[in-house]
Amino acid sequence: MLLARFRNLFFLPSNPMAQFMNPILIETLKRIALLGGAKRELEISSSALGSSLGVSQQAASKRLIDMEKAGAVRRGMSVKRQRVKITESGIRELRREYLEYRRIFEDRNRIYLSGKAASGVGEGRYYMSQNEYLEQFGKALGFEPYHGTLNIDLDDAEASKLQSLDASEGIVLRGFSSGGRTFGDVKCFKAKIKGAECAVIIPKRTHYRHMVEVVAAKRLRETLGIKDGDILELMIEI
Amino acid sequence: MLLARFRNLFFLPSNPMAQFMNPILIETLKRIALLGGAKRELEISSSALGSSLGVSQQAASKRLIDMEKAGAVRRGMSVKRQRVKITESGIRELRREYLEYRRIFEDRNRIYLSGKAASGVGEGRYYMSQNEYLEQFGKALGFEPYHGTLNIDLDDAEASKLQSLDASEGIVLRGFSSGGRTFGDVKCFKAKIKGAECAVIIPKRTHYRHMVEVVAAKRLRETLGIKDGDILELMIEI
DNA sequence: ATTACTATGCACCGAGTAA
DNA sequence: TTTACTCGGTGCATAGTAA
Repeated sequence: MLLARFRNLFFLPSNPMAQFMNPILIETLKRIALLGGAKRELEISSSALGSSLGVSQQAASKRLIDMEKAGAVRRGMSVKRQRVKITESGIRELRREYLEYRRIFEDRNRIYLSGKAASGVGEGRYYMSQNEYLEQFGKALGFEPYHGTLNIDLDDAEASKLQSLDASEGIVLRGFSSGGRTFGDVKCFKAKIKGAECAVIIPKRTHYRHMVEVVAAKRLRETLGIKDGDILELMIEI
Repeated sequence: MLLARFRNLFFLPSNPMAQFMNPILIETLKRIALLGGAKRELEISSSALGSSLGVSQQAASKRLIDMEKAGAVRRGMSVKRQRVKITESGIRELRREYLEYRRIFEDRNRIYLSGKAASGVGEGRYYMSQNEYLEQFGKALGFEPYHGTLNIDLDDAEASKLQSLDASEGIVLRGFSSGGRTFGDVKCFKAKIKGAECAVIIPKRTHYRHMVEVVAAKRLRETLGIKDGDILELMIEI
């Protein structure tokens, strides 16, 4: 599936180097940073770098060449010595990596989702037209939601993150009966999208799907200038 | 150089899995953690994982098998579904990685060195037998140093970290003349070794070498139970 | 639909070596 | 001593396919 590769590039527009930076080069870049090459020109032989990485001098030399081609480091070569410094672009790469690890260990109550803004009427929108839900929602979340929802379409891997919502109760809007129809409990989670406060709503008895529905006080499509197909980053608090 | 590999293992005794966890598997483990597999059993198909990693279903499947062999994940296989959870050992691996990145971005005023306790009389020890240095040292560092120094032997890569000390003035002990001999300025840096306060001393006009000399209020070899050849982790504040 | 085998090809590695 | 080339081996990748 070559498409997957393209999609990944698409998801990381601020990272033009990614296509050349594989995990091996990232590891090498990290090592150089740990040796001090992030802040200043580091004088290091390829054999010293190699032994620090647990690889040969030749392999370290090759990696330095590849990283230079990828724009992650700059080198000053003198006759018998090289000085290595990580570029701005290389630092960005490392920071991106760092932030991912930080999410794992520090943002344990948050889920970060990435998906496409999509049209289509979901159940959530229907629920948010019921006054009984709306009143509970206003009390619990502190704002009255706009009557529509923003749908976000997820691929399989992103959708699997929704499993984390199982463990958390979230904010429950109690079900009720009205006009002979029964409405079940609905789960809400506080969320943010491009910094804007919003909430994710999910029928409590449901299996996970590829769509999340987001509500906010104002019409997000307008306030944030969202068009169908835009890639959105959503942060959910669990 | 196969030796390099062994040395690395030696430097990381708390990481018995490292020999099987290459950068590719670490990357995969990180992705699984980001999808939620660190906290709970994650239900994810190998093709979804693959597309999230930008590799094929087959490659993702292989990586899962390899990680399971390495003890980094545990899997529950049902007929058409697998559930993946990162083991304690896998979490440790990720945390080790995380801490390295944190050092890069958060500990910008610290250097972490790893080396071997060594015998031998260095210049530092000689300097620390001069009262003029000792008095200045006591005022600046807040403790009177024990009359000996602990030497730490560094390999090439670790020694290159000492270049960071160039940029920083450190704590300068002024030179003087005594008995017809001239003593130059000496640089000190606050440091810690196994939690104990100490200091690194370096002649100001010197090129970097493979040895650092550490002084402390008490004899570190005794208080910390250090023998020649022990691997020591030293943290220097710059 | 899954997972994961086999076969084949590419990329990375280390040894040897040139400059 | 350095860096970095070529070359041959190996390990990881994907395609095809079985179960």
